[in-house]
Amino acid sequence: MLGTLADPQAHQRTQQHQTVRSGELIASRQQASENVIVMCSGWGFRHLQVPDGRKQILRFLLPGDVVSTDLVFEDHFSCSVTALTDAQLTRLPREKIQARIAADKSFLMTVADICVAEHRNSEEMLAVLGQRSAEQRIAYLFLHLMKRISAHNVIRDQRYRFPLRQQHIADAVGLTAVHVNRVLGIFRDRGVVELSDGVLHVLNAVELQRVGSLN
Amino acid sequence: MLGTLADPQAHQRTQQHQTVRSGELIASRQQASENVIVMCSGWGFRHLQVPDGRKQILRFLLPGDVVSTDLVFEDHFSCSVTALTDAQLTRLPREKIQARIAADKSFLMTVADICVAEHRNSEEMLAVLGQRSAEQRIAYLFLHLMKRISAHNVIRDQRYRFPLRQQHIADAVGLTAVHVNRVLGIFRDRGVVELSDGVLHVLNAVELQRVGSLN
DNA sequence: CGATCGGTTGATATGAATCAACGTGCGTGG
DNA sequence: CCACGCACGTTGATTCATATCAACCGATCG
Repeated sequence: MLGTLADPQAHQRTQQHQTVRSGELIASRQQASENVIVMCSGWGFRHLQVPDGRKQILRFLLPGDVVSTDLVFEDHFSCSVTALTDAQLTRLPREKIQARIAADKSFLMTVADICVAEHRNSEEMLAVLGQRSAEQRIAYLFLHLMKRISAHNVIRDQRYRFPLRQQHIADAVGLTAVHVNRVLGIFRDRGVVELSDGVLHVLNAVELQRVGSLN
Repeated sequence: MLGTLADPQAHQRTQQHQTVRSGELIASRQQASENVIVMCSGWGFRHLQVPDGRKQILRFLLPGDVVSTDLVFEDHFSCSVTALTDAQLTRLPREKIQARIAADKSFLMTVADICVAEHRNSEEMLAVLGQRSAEQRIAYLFLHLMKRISAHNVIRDQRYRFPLRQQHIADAVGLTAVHVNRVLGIFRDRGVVELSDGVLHVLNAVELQRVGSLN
């Protein structure tokens, strides 16, 4: 559904591709751009730097995701974006997107749905960061990403491709990497989930849901 | 700028007003509505309930603010809304707003700007909740609201009308009311800000900025 | 082969939560 | 008019969750 923004045929037509390596900065806050960028392959994340060198990861980006939805309406990035794995990007001129929005009401609704969904995700995450414990935060993040991964990939054997390092989890849920490590240890001991080697293996989905769900 | 969504003349034309009392629930999550609601007077807040009875305040609503921007594009509330003070609301049929969006490109941009600004606020708040200490969180909230209040009102003498209870601050920044109380005491002792009687009195704006700013 | 990165573990420190008690002002009902 | 309850703020004592500091390990890579 997110991928609808990108016209797949554009790949062949105009070679608007760009490759970035794992860890590379894709865009930085305040940077201007007249293109909307879409993740073609690989993962990335949006983040905000805070003064003391720490950072908050705002959203992980999966293949098909719009790197910065703000850029549909604004001409500069509101946050920085970094590649989590090696990745490929496509650029779509904002002008063309705006023209299509003006021409096609249903396309406007597609864009609006993406923005609304992202905003809702952010607001749920606010509740998670503001009100929930370390275990609950991490479980929530897992469930959230599992849902998004499942939308693209068939999941076999309760194993999810999951390229995050413990430090990324820490930066996303507002904990230290050391504490994330301990919580992952607890999950492993309790037989809830195991994360290793870039694979998230869900052993007890019910329990994970119980801990991490907001409902 | 936010008020532009509401046509001021609509007040006289059709009596679409509604009055709510302080503490009253304006809307609850999942509730359907074919109207977009705007705060005419008084304050409110959007919030998400979490299972254990706690809640996360997502955004305070000032006069002129759209109660739920989602409702421009969707037909149900994504969060609950409660009146913080006595307040008056106006309802605008979503159909009319959508029609005006379709007809008037600049109006679409106005709506988009509101949504983008709110999303950016949420993302900044994520960084605040994830990465910053109690003092920093509260200072950030004060600065954020001071900016929004200043957009509507002339501020004299560094005093801001500020109808929040300590519990509201706690629910917004993810702390307990007791701890908020202690931090406010520290701010008072240090001569940074004083909050009492519904008035926020800024004694040392520079220091407040230093503590609360994300930059 | 050494250096670096990611993960793991232990000891200790600290910020915020929790529990509890108390004061004060206010509205309401007797 | 008084008495009571209630909401809100305040303060102290204690506990608890998470951070911090530090050391170490194994794998990978140049």
